[in-house]
Amino acid sequence: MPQPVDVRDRIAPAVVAWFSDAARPLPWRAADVSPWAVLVSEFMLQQTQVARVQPRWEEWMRRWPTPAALAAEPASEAVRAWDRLGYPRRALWLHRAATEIVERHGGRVPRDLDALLALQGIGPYTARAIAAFAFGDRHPVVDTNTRRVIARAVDGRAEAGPPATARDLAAMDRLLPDEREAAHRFNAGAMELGATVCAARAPRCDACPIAELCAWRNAGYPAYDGPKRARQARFEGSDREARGLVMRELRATHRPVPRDVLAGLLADDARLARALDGLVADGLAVATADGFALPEA
DNA sequence: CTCCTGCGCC
DNA sequence: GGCGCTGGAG
Repeated sequence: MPQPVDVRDRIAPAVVAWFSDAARPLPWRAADVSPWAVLVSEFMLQQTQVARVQPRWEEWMRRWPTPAALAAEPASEAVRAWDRLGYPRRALWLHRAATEIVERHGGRVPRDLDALLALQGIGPYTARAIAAFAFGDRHPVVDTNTRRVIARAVDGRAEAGPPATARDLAAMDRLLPDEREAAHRFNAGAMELGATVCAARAPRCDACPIAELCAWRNAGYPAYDGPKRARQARFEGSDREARGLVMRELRATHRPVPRDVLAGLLADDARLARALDGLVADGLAVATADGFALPEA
Protein backbone atom coordinates (compact mmCIF):
# COMPACT_ATOMS: atom_id res chain seq x y z
CA MET A 1 0.00 0.00 0.00
CA PRO A 2 1.38 3.42 -0.89
CA GLN A 3 2.11 5.90 1.82
CA PRO A 4 -0.21 8.74 2.71
CA VAL A 5 1.14 12.13 1.67
CA ASP A 6 1.99 13.32 5.17
CA VAL A 7 4.24 10.31 5.72
CA ARG A 8 5.75 10.71 2.28
CA ASP A 9 6.71 14.30 3.01
CA ARG A 10 8.84 13.18 5.94
CA ILE A 11 11.05 10.98 3.80
CA ALA A 12 13.24 13.65 2.22
CA PRO A 13 14.11 15.53 5.44
CA ALA A 14 15.05 12.30 7.17
CA VAL A 15 17.25 11.16 4.29
CA VAL A 16 18.90 14.57 4.00
CA ALA A 17 19.70 14.63 7.71
CA TRP A 18 21.12 11.12 7.56
CA PHE A 19 23.18 11.92 4.46
CA SER A 20 24.93 14.85 6.12
CA ASP A 21 26.67 12.33 8.38
CA ALA A 22 26.69 9.18 6.30
CA ALA A 23 27.89 10.48 2.92
CA ARG A 24 31.01 8.73 1.73
CA PRO A 25 33.73 11.30 0.98
CA LEU A 26 33.88 10.59 -2.74
CA PRO A 27 36.29 12.87 -4.59
CA TRP A 28 33.76 13.95 -7.23
CA ARG A 29 31.51 15.19 -4.43
CA ALA A 30 34.11 17.71 -3.22
CA ALA A 31 32.87 21.29 -3.33
CA ASP A 32 35.57 22.50 -5.71
CA VAL A 33 35.28 19.91 -8.51
CA SER A 34 34.32 21.16 -11.95
CA PRO A 35 31.18 20.19 -13.86
CA TRP A 36 33.49 18.30 -16.21
CA ALA A 37 34.83 16.27 -13.30
CA VAL A 38 31.28 15.42 -12.28
CA LEU A 39 30.42 14.49 -15.87
CA VAL A 40 33.39 12.14 -16.11
CA SER A 41 32.47 10.50 -12.82
CA GLU A 42 28.89 9.97 -14.00
CA PHE A 43 30.00 8.30 -17.21
CA MET A 44 32.31 5.99 -15.30
CA LEU A 45 29.70 5.20 -12.70
CA GLN A 46 27.13 4.02 -15.22
CA GLN A 47 26.80 0.37 -14.20
CA THR A 48 30.14 0.39 -12.41
CA GLN A 49 30.79 0.48 -8.69
CA VAL A 50 32.42 3.36 -6.86
CA ALA A 51 35.46 1.41 -5.69
CA ARG A 52 36.47 0.53 -9.23
CA VAL A 53 35.82 3.98 -10.63
CA GLN A 54 37.79 6.05 -8.15
CA PRO A 55 41.38 5.34 -9.31
CA ARG A 56 40.47 5.68 -13.01
CA TRP A 57 38.69 8.96 -12.30
CA GLU A 58 41.72 10.38 -10.49
CA GLU A 59 43.92 9.53 -13.47
CA TRP A 60 41.53 11.00 -15.98
CA MET A 61 41.24 14.24 -14.06
CA ARG A 62 44.99 14.64 -13.90
CA ARG A 63 45.43 13.86 -17.56
CA TRP A 64 42.34 15.56 -19.00
CA PRO A 65 41.22 18.32 -16.62
CA THR A 66 38.96 19.90 -19.25
CA PRO A 67 36.75 18.71 -22.12
CA ALA A 68 39.15 20.40 -24.55
CA ALA A 69 42.08 18.40 -23.22
CA LEU A 70 40.31 15.13 -23.90
CA ALA A 71 38.91 16.23 -27.25
CA ALA A 72 42.43 17.13 -28.39
CA GLU A 73 43.52 13.49 -28.17
CA PRO A 74 42.47 10.58 -30.37
CA ALA A 75 39.63 8.41 -29.16
CA SER A 76 42.08 5.52 -28.88
CA GLU A 77 43.70 7.22 -25.89
CA ALA A 78 40.36 7.49 -24.12
CA VAL A 79 39.67 3.81 -24.74
CA ARG A 80 43.14 2.90 -23.52
CA ALA A 81 42.84 4.98 -20.36
CA TRP A 82 39.41 3.50 -19.72
CA ASP A 83 41.34 0.36 -18.88
CA ARG A 84 39.12 -2.38 -17.48
CA LEU A 85 36.18 -0.32 -16.32
CA GLY A 86 33.97 -2.30 -18.67
CA TYR A 87 31.49 -1.21 -21.32
CA PRO A 88 34.25 0.50 -23.32
CA ARG A 89 31.69 2.20 -25.54
CA ARG A 90 31.41 4.64 -22.67
CA ALA A 91 35.00 5.76 -23.28
CA LEU A 92 34.13 6.43 -26.89
CA TRP A 93 30.97 8.27 -25.89
CA LEU A 94 32.85 10.34 -23.33
CA HIS A 95 35.42 11.35 -25.91
CA ARG A 96 32.63 12.22 -28.33
CA ALA A 97 30.79 14.19 -25.66
CA ALA A 98 33.98 16.16 -24.93
CA THR A 99 34.24 17.01 -28.62
CA GLU A 100 30.60 18.07 -28.73
CA ILE A 101 31.09 20.24 -25.65
CA VAL A 102 34.01 21.99 -27.34
CA GLU A 103 32.12 22.43 -30.61
CA ARG A 104 28.72 23.42 -29.28
CA HIS A 105 29.40 24.97 -25.91
CA GLY A 106 32.82 26.58 -26.11
CA GLY A 107 34.42 23.86 -24.02
CA ARG A 108 32.14 24.36 -21.03
CA VAL A 109 29.77 21.64 -19.80
CA PRO A 110 26.24 22.92 -20.45
CA ARG A 111 23.83 23.40 -17.58
CA ASP A 112 20.64 23.13 -19.56
CA LEU A 113 18.95 19.72 -19.37
CA ASP A 114 18.14 19.48 -23.07
CA ALA A 115 21.67 20.49 -24.04
CA LEU A 116 23.01 17.79 -21.73
CA LEU A 117 20.62 15.19 -23.12
CA ALA A 118 21.82 15.99 -26.63
CA LEU A 119 25.39 14.95 -25.77
CA GLN A 120 26.62 11.48 -26.72
CA GLY A 121 26.24 8.94 -23.95
CA ILE A 122 24.09 11.15 -21.74
CA GLY A 123 20.60 9.86 -21.03
CA PRO A 124 17.85 10.72 -18.55
CA TYR A 125 19.84 9.71 -15.50
CA THR A 126 23.21 11.26 -16.35
CA ALA A 127 21.77 14.54 -17.65
CA ARG A 128 19.88 15.15 -14.42
CA ALA A 129 22.77 13.97 -12.28
CA ILE A 130 25.06 16.55 -13.90
CA ALA A 131 22.49 19.33 -13.67
CA ALA A 132 21.80 18.49 -10.04
CA PHE A 133 25.25 17.56 -8.71
CA ALA A 134 27.44 19.89 -10.77
CA PHE A 135 25.12 22.90 -10.96
CA GLY A 136 22.81 22.44 -8.00
CA ASP A 137 19.64 22.62 -10.06
CA ARG A 138 16.45 20.96 -8.94
CA HIS A 139 15.79 17.85 -11.02
CA PRO A 140 14.70 14.34 -10.01
CA VAL A 141 17.76 12.08 -10.31
CA VAL A 142 16.76 8.44 -10.49
CA ASP A 143 19.22 5.59 -10.66
CA THR A 144 18.74 1.95 -9.77
CA ASN A 145 19.35 2.65 -6.08
CA THR A 146 16.80 5.43 -5.89
CA ARG A 147 14.27 3.30 -7.73
CA ARG A 148 14.64 0.60 -5.12
CA VAL A 149 14.39 3.06 -2.20
CA ILE A 150 11.16 4.48 -3.63
CA ALA A 151 9.74 1.05 -4.38
CA ARG A 152 10.25 0.02 -0.80
CA ALA A 153 9.67 3.17 1.21
CA VAL A 154 6.76 4.56 -0.82
CA ASP A 155 5.21 1.69 -2.74
CA GLY A 156 5.78 -1.06 -0.20
CA ARG A 157 7.38 -3.40 -2.72
CA ALA A 158 10.63 -5.31 -2.33
CA GLU A 159 11.94 -4.47 -5.78
CA ALA A 160 11.39 -1.71 -8.26
CA GLY A 161 10.56 -3.81 -11.29
CA PRO A 162 11.50 -2.79 -14.81
CA PRO A 163 12.47 0.88 -15.30
CA ALA A 164 9.83 3.26 -16.63
CA THR A 165 11.62 6.56 -16.97
CA ALA A 166 8.70 8.95 -16.99
CA ARG A 167 6.99 7.24 -14.08
CA ASP A 168 10.22 6.93 -12.10
CA LEU A 169 11.03 10.61 -12.57
CA ALA A 170 7.53 11.63 -11.51
CA ALA A 171 7.74 9.45 -8.40
CA MET A 172 11.03 11.06 -7.37
CA ASP A 173 9.73 14.52 -8.18
CA ARG A 174 6.88 14.01 -5.71
CA LEU A 175 9.40 13.34 -2.94
CA LEU A 176 11.82 16.09 -3.93
CA PRO A 177 12.01 19.18 -1.69
CA ASP A 178 11.22 22.50 -3.36
CA GLU A 179 14.38 24.18 -2.22
CA ARG A 180 17.40 23.64 -4.49
CA GLU A 181 20.01 22.66 -1.96
CA ALA A 182 17.65 20.31 -0.14
CA ALA A 183 16.66 18.74 -3.45
CA HIS A 184 20.32 18.29 -4.35
CA ARG A 185 21.04 16.57 -1.03
CA PHE A 186 17.98 14.37 -1.26
CA ASN A 187 18.93 13.22 -4.74
CA ALA A 188 22.40 12.29 -3.54
CA GLY A 189 21.16 10.92 -0.23
CA ALA A 190 18.54 8.63 -1.76
CA MET A 191 21.17 7.09 -4.04
CA GLU A 192 23.57 6.71 -1.13
CA LEU A 193 20.89 5.11 1.00
CA GLY A 194 20.15 2.59 -1.71
CA ALA A 195 23.83 1.88 -2.24
CA THR A 196 24.89 1.47 1.37
CA VAL A 197 21.81 0.64 3.50
CA CYS A 198 18.76 -0.20 1.41
CA ALA A 199 20.77 -2.74 -0.55
CA ALA A 200 19.17 -5.04 -3.05
CA ARG A 201 20.18 -8.28 -1.41
CA ALA A 202 20.53 -7.58 2.29
CA PRO A 203 18.92 -4.33 3.43
CA ARG A 204 20.14 -3.06 6.79
CA CYS A 205 16.92 -1.64 8.12
CA ASP A 206 18.41 -1.23 11.58
CA ALA A 207 20.66 1.46 10.12
CA CYS A 208 17.99 3.08 7.95
CA PRO A 209 16.92 6.67 8.69
CA ILE A 210 13.44 6.10 7.27
CA ALA A 211 12.75 2.63 8.64
CA GLU A 212 9.67 3.84 10.55
CA LEU A 213 8.36 5.51 7.40
CA CYS A 214 9.03 2.57 5.10
CA ALA A 215 5.89 1.07 3.57
CA TRP A 216 7.65 -2.18 2.76
CA ARG A 217 8.92 -2.70 6.29
CA ASN A 218 5.62 -1.63 7.83
CA ALA A 219 3.80 -4.15 5.64
CA GLY A 220 6.01 -6.94 6.98
CA TYR A 221 8.44 -7.21 4.04
CA PRO A 222 6.09 -8.80 1.49
CA ALA A 223 7.93 -10.77 -1.17
CA TYR A 224 8.31 -9.28 -4.61
CA ASP A 225 5.59 -10.51 -6.93
CA GLY A 226 6.39 -8.51 -10.08
CA PRO A 227 8.10 -9.65 -13.27
CA LYS A 228 11.31 -11.56 -12.70
CA ARG A 229 14.42 -9.89 -13.97
CA ALA A 230 16.12 -11.90 -16.67
CA ARG A 231 19.04 -13.96 -15.54
CA GLN A 232 22.38 -12.56 -16.58
CA ALA A 233 23.98 -14.99 -19.00
CA ARG A 234 27.10 -16.84 -18.03
CA PHE A 235 30.21 -14.72 -18.67
CA GLU A 236 32.68 -17.53 -19.28
CA GLY A 237 32.52 -18.50 -22.91
CA SER A 238 30.29 -15.58 -23.84
CA ASP A 239 30.68 -13.10 -26.66
CA ARG A 240 31.08 -10.44 -24.02
CA GLU A 241 34.13 -12.20 -22.68
CA ALA A 242 35.49 -12.43 -26.22
CA ARG A 243 35.02 -8.69 -26.74
CA GLY A 244 36.80 -8.02 -23.49
CA LEU A 245 39.74 -10.20 -24.42
CA VAL A 246 40.10 -8.52 -27.82
CA MET A 247 39.85 -5.06 -26.31
CA ARG A 248 42.48 -5.88 -23.72
CA GLU A 249 44.82 -6.89 -26.52
CA LEU A 250 44.12 -3.77 -28.61
CA ARG A 251 44.63 -1.48 -25.62
CA ALA A 252 48.01 -3.03 -24.86
CA THR A 253 49.70 -1.83 -28.05
CA HIS A 254 49.86 1.15 -30.37
CA ARG A 255 50.09 -1.02 -33.48
CA PRO A 256 47.48 -3.10 -35.27
CA VAL A 257 47.08 -6.60 -33.87
CA PRO A 258 47.06 -9.33 -36.54
CA ARG A 259 43.96 -11.43 -36.63
CA ASP A 260 45.86 -14.66 -36.02
CA VAL A 261 47.25 -13.19 -32.81
CA LEU A 262 43.68 -12.51 -31.71
CA ALA A 263 42.70 -16.01 -32.79
CA GLY A 264 45.28 -17.30 -30.32
CA LEU A 265 43.23 -15.78 -27.50
CA LEU A 266 40.11 -17.74 -28.32
CA ALA A 267 39.64 -21.35 -29.21
CA ASP A 268 36.39 -20.58 -30.98
CA ASP A 269 36.93 -18.70 -34.24
CA ALA A 270 33.23 -18.01 -34.76
CA ARG A 271 33.19 -16.29 -31.40
CA LEU A 272 36.16 -14.15 -32.41
CA ALA A 273 34.44 -13.25 -35.66
CA ARG A 274 31.30 -12.14 -33.83
CA ALA A 275 33.35 -10.17 -31.33
CA LEU A 276 35.30 -8.37 -34.04
CA ASP A 277 32.16 -7.62 -36.04
CA GLY A 278 30.53 -6.16 -32.99
CA LEU A 279 33.55 -4.11 -31.96
CA VAL A 280 33.94 -2.68 -35.46
CA ALA A 281 30.23 -1.89 -35.63
CA ASP A 282 30.50 -0.12 -32.28
CA GLY A 283 33.50 1.89 -33.47
CA LEU A 284 35.75 0.37 -30.82
CA ALA A 285 38.00 -1.35 -33.37
CA VAL A 286 39.00 -0.62 -36.94
CA ALA A 287 40.18 -3.16 -39.48
CA THR A 288 43.47 -2.29 -41.16
CA ALA A 289 45.69 -4.10 -43.62
CA ASP A 290 47.81 -5.36 -40.72
CA GLY A 291 45.03 -6.36 -38.35
CA PHE A 292 42.79 -4.61 -35.88
CA ALA A 293 43.47 -1.42 -33.95
CA LEU A 294 41.78 1.09 -31.68
CA PRO A 295 40.00 3.96 -33.46
CA GLU A 296 41.96 7.17 -33.89
CA ALA A 297 39.07 9.42 -34.78
C1' DC B 1 25.14 -17.00 -8.21
C1' DT B 2 23.60 -11.46 -8.17
C1' DC B 3 24.44 -6.81 -8.33
C1' DC B 4 26.30 -2.51 -9.93
C1' DT B 5 24.84 5.54 -9.89
C1' DG B 6 22.46 3.40 -17.89
C1' DC B 7 22.74 4.08 -22.66
C1' DG B 8 21.71 3.66 -27.60
C1' DC B 9 19.34 1.28 -30.68
C1' DC B 10 15.87 -2.01 -32.48
C1' DG C 1 9.62 -2.04 -24.01
C1' DG C 2 13.46 -5.26 -24.91
C1' DC C 3 18.17 -6.28 -25.81
C1' DG C 4 23.22 -6.15 -25.72
C1' DC C 5 26.99 -4.38 -23.59
C1' DT C 6 32.20 -5.49 -19.34
C1' DG C 7 34.24 -6.88 -15.41
C1' DG C 8 34.83 -7.20 -10.61
C1' DA C 9 33.11 -7.70 -5.94
C1' DG C 10 30.09 -9.83 -2.48
